[in-house]
Amino acid sequence: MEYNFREIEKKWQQRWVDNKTYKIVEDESKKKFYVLNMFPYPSGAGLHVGHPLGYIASDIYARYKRLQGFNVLNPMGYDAYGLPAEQYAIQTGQHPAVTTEANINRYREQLDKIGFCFDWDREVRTCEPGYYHWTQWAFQQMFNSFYCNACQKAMPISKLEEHFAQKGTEGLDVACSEELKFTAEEWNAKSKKEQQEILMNYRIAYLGETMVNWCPALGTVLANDEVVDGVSERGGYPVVQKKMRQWCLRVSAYAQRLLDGLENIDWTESLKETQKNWIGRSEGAEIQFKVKDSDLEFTIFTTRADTMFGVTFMVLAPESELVAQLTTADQKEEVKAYLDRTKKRTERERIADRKVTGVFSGSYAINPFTGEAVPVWISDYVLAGYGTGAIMAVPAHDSRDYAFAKHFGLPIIPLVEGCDVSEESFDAKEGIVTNSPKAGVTPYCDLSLNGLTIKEAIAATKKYVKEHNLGRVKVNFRLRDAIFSRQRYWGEPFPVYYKDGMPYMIDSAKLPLELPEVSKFLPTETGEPPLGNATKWAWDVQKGEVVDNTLIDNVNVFPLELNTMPGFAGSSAYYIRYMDPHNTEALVSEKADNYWQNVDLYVGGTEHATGHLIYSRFWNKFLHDLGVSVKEEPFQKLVNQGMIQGRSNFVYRIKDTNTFVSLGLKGQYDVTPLHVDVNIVSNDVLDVEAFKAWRPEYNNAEFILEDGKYICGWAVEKMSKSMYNVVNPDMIVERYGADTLRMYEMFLGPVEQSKPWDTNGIDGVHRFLKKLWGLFYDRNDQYLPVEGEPTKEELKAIHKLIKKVTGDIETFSYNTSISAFMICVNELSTLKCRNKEVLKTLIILIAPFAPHLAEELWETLGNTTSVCDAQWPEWNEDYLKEDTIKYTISFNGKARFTLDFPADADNDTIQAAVMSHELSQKWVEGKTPKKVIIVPKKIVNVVL
RNA sequence: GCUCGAAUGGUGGAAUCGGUAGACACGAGGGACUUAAAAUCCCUUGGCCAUUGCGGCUGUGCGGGUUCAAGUCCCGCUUCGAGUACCA
Repeated sequence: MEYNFREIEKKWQQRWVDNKTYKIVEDESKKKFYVLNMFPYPSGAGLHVGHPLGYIASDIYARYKRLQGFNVLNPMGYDAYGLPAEQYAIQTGQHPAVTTEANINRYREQLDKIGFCFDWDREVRTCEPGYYHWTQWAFQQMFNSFYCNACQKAMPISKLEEHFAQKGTEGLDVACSEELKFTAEEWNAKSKKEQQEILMNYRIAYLGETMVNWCPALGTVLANDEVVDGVSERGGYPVVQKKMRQWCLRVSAYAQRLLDGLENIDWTESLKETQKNWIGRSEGAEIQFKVKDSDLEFTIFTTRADTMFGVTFMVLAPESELVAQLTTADQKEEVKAYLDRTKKRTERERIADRKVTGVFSGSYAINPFTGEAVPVWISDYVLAGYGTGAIMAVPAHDSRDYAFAKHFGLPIIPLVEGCDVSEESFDAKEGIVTNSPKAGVTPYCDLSLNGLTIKEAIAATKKYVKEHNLGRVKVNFRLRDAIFSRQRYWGEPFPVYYKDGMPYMIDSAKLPLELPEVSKFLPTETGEPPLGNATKWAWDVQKGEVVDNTLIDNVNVFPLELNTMPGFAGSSAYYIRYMDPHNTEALVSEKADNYWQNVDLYVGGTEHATGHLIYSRFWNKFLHDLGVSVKEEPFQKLVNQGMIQGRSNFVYRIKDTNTFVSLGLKGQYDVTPLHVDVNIVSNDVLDVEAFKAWRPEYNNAEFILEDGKYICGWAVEKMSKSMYNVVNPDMIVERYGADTLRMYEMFLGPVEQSKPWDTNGIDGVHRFLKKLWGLFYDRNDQYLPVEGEPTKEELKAIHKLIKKVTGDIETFSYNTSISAFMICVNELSTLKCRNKEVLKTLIILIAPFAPHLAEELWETLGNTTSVCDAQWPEWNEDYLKEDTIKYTISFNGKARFTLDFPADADNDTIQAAVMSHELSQKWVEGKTPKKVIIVPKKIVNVVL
């Protein structure tokens, strides 16, 4: 009987559905294991061969854990909201829900063919009301919370109101947009609306007037991680800075915890590093500078407090509020002109031409350490959003200040012994400080830093600043609050209505607030977001339901929010929802959350390092503070699967002809390389007939062959339609079967590594599965396995495999595991192994990799239950013991020959045997060995 | 610019603690079976020299070093990839 993979795979996929083999329920008697893939956005193009890579890797792990007796949760769902469906809707009028549904069905069909052990009863879709109910709910919880810095935890906003009513802002240590100061009396005297406005300054989900990344082409704002090189990540349209009132999440409040949490999770160092950089903690000092001839003073942030004596000017960000205050009448015109110019420049232009620009404000600031007055400049190299939007410039030790000083002819004072600042600044934080005034020389300051290392000087200066009340020690983070509004249709609506210009949450019992129908998906004529087109989009507070806009009276019926939530809203807590996906009372029941805890193994691409993986960690920490999630970190171990790149093939057309020349001969002609569909090329050999049929213009093409073949050139490029290098998993499944696809994708190399897709080696894997089949059926359809005692060799072969595969799966070294399978099957086949026990073990071992084939053969062995419910075998070291061990004998480190010794031979015996061996004489040549090193079971090295 | 990672045959990739490279697979070459093809099986396959023998030399991006022993550790480069980018 042939290995008929088509029939076998169809049969078992159906059985798994019929028997609900992969349905998982909480079971307190079993240990849990939670495996998760980053859920896909169902795009119109369907899955290509790169998508399943991570799914296969995690599927193998999930199946393996199940065989080890764990209760394994391995769910799948769809990140269904997103821009492409909306843009498609704008172009075609097709409702995004319709296209999304169609795409999901296509994905599902493709996924089902690969034989995953997903529990589809737990599927989630972010665009379904039953799901986004809890996205909206979480948002409301954030709105009703503030972040207490002192206790490092989110707290109900009512606590803050109590505090204000009793003590005002006194003794307050909370996260906020802006430091406010007021007394209890002042608070209590404020109107409800004024109080609400103040509370907005503290809420974790807040409406803020902030500079946002506005993308005019997309008509929406974007989060920092959605902007790459000054253009939108999707579409590549220019992005400009604009001040807008938007919903924001106070992610920055969690910066320290997001950083600390990295210590306790099992992620790769590089990913942790990326997150650390993104969070960007920097310790420094805030120092106050007085303005000369004025009562004004302002604060700067610096990490180099030691360079106070090298300050030669100050710089303000153009957007800083200080600009207006510090600009003198004389300079007004010039400053205004400068501001106008900078405003017009997009982010991209600022990055592209990094010209030094700036303007003098007219004011001078007093250095609190020296009493010296230094000019205050305005320049766009200082960012308004970081620190205080103002800096002290030390051109000798900061390259940006240096460039500015050189350009405008400002003085440069070096402060490090022996540094040369004639050509460039000395930015390194190493060396000995010099040039600071001797103690007591200036009337302002008795601090001398000379002779200290920079590190010591920083510490000394900070201490001095604190003691003399010149400022304070401060930690700044680069991590910004997340902008949470999008001017789009296809996203979660905010459960928010507006009364008197202030936002209010709709009653949480009335959630979900469903996305309304609209006549068109574009912004309205007045520039409102697409939801502005909805005619039934008002909230009746009395009835607690959505009503017609015409009923808005601002007494009982109010307008609803027109923005929707961004893509990361729905993907931030989906892993929790899988634990209890049908719960209508809560995001997750306490029972389910306690059982599943958090994700033990998360598999997905690195592209989410600074987006999803930050947001969901933040979101989970917030839910943890609420008591909803027992674990603070959502993803215990994370594995990044590499990207599968495309491998394009080329044919070479001789110029102005319809003749194509093979790769090796193309040097003799003047040729144009053309992409050719990789699906009509095999091992770089072109299927000439298929090529002729591919395009009408090639019908009568002619070929110059080498050795009777047309060899194509190749290159690694992105997998895309235009390069004809997209390989679709369905085609591979059709041709070789799902088990071959699964094993081949793993055999390609380490899971974490990016690599081009290349079908060249797939035959080898397919051949292996056929050989495995051959252990059960010979060519005459004779069934081979028989009962009996396994031989010593058989036991050794199989136990070697158990040990290797068990170790490899734990470390995701699937490629070497598969090699081990190939070796083992070859050994068993050479041994003519027919022993049922041995073959049974082999089938269990291969089950995670090739589940269909394993089930089929498992059944032939007389089993009536699924191989999924078998038990993973353990190896016995006794079977692996060797009687004799081969030692490599070296002289002065050069391997010369090998000798066999009994496994229990001691070092003295070995040494004596080596020294007296006739082959040794040639290398010893009468010398006395200085030393003999014996590495157990491996090497004897004689040092002469 | 900064941070992190990588570099091994014609190709994808092995090599756990430093232990004497190239597992496994593809491709290529040769052979068996076959009228023939497909399928299957066997042999060879890093380079150079010798192949009338045993074998010898060399070899993990480059240059140094540590060690009895280095693909692996240390120092200095080169190239490629990823992240980030005026973060004071």
